[in-house]
Amino acid sequence: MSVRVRFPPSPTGHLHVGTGRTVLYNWLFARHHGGVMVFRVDDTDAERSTEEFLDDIIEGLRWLGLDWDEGIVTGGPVGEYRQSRRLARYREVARELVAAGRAYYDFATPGQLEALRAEAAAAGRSPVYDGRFRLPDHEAAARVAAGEAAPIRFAVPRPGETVFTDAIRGELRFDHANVDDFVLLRSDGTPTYHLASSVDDVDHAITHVIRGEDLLPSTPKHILISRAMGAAEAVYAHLSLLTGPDGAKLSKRHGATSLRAYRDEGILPEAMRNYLAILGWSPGMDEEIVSLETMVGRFDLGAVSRNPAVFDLAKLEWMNGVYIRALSPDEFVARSLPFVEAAVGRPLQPAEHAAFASVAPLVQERARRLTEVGAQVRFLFSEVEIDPESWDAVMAAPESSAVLEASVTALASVADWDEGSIEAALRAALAAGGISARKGLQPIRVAVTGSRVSPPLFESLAALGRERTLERIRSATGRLGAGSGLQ
RNA sequence: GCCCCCAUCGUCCAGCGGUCUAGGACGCCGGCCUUUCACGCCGGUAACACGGGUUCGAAUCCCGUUGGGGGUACCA
Repeated sequence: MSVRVRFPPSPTGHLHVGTGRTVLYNWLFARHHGGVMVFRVDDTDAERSTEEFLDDIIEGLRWLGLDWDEGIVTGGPVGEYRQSRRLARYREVARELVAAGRAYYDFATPGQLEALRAEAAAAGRSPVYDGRFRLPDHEAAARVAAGEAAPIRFAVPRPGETVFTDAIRGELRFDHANVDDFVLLRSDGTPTYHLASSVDDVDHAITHVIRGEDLLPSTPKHILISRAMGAAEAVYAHLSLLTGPDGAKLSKRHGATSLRAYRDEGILPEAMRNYLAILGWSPGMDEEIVSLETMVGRFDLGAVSRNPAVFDLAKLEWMNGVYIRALSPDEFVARSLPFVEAAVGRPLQPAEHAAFASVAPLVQERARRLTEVGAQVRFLFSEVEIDPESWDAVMAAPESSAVLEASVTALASVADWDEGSIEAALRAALAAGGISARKGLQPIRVAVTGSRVSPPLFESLAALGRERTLERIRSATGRLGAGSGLQ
């Protein structure tokens, strides 16, 4: 039987990086085995589910370069892949289970259940509802017939236990003494997550359920439902959770958690994908920069780590830098342009585009995020904004003033305004003044780019143009001469 | 409280009874390169949580302790 996996997000928020990793693993598993990936939506929570979030999730998947074979947008044999449109089917299954004696209408009151939990807690036992208030079938049927609303609960066999082999963790066993008669269908007729999810997995003939470890304790319930439906149960694989530096489940308080945020902050999708793949799975080689093809070829659930993994931003950024440098010059320009325009605050003119392209390779070499590109080349397209710290650190040197004046003279007489000529002129001027390039070029850099950190100077001046270069140096000289430093 | 999962450098991963004086990557530290910052290159720092077993032999197997995490709803 061919492999069928699923990705069932709940559209109640932006696509989370942890969820992104889970889809990735499902996708890699499916592709590795030539299987099918099903994309369904768990939107039974009508209160919190929105179309906007669904769109964000779809966009996120596409951004990561992950596709699917059946489901949302794509369609498929099931017809409907949104749980909110399959309500009738869940009710049908719940009723069938009642008819088969595997589930029952429960008339226990909230107060009774509450008391039960309190009692169990006090006695140090598991706070599980064991169905002790279950009514004889004919009595329950009579009350339902009379129009009384009641939830349908699964009748967990007791004593008993559910044993299964997790593809990542090995054999796991759960004593039913710790599994309660959970609700399948609420008294208002809506299905719980356990019911809807399990029915979908059965109806979609899912063979492998690869999901987060947070669902591990619910697995016995899902297996119980599948078996009661007479279906061959899927293989379960529980991925450890992604955590923040403090070891707790990754959440907003650790910083950005949505994939969208990383995209907006200049992370390349291929870098994110690679990082996520390596975070908790080892392709079994020293090299960690791995192509998608290699990942698909080597992916194996048995090689997935059981340990929780700390989401390490520093490593992601390093990897992003590696991917940025691997881009062709043209690609780099195309992909960083939006970030440059965002930094400049307007679209670039055709002529400016050329200027950017000329310095782009220099920036590509040193950027770890696309957002840095904008900051680095902004001086070419906007008025200089002198960074106070840079100014104070560099302009305080006694030779600054002389260097600036000499450079104006030297640059003014450069015949051809190109990198080579500019470098020759500037070096000659500095040599005449007995000043090293190391010290002498800094004042010029600050005057022209506004910061002591910038792309290589000569190329930058060439791209800026003679007029603006001289203008900026003169302006800095004036400011220095006024003795007041920065305003 | 109860149930479950996990436990190798700061972080991620390798190790699946002997070849481990424990390997790789990120980070960090130092050096080289150098017009700044980066990149690149070279070198260094740093771990088998603890206690019992099993075994000729344990990072590797078992048990316990401790620690961390997750789950405990008519949420998903």
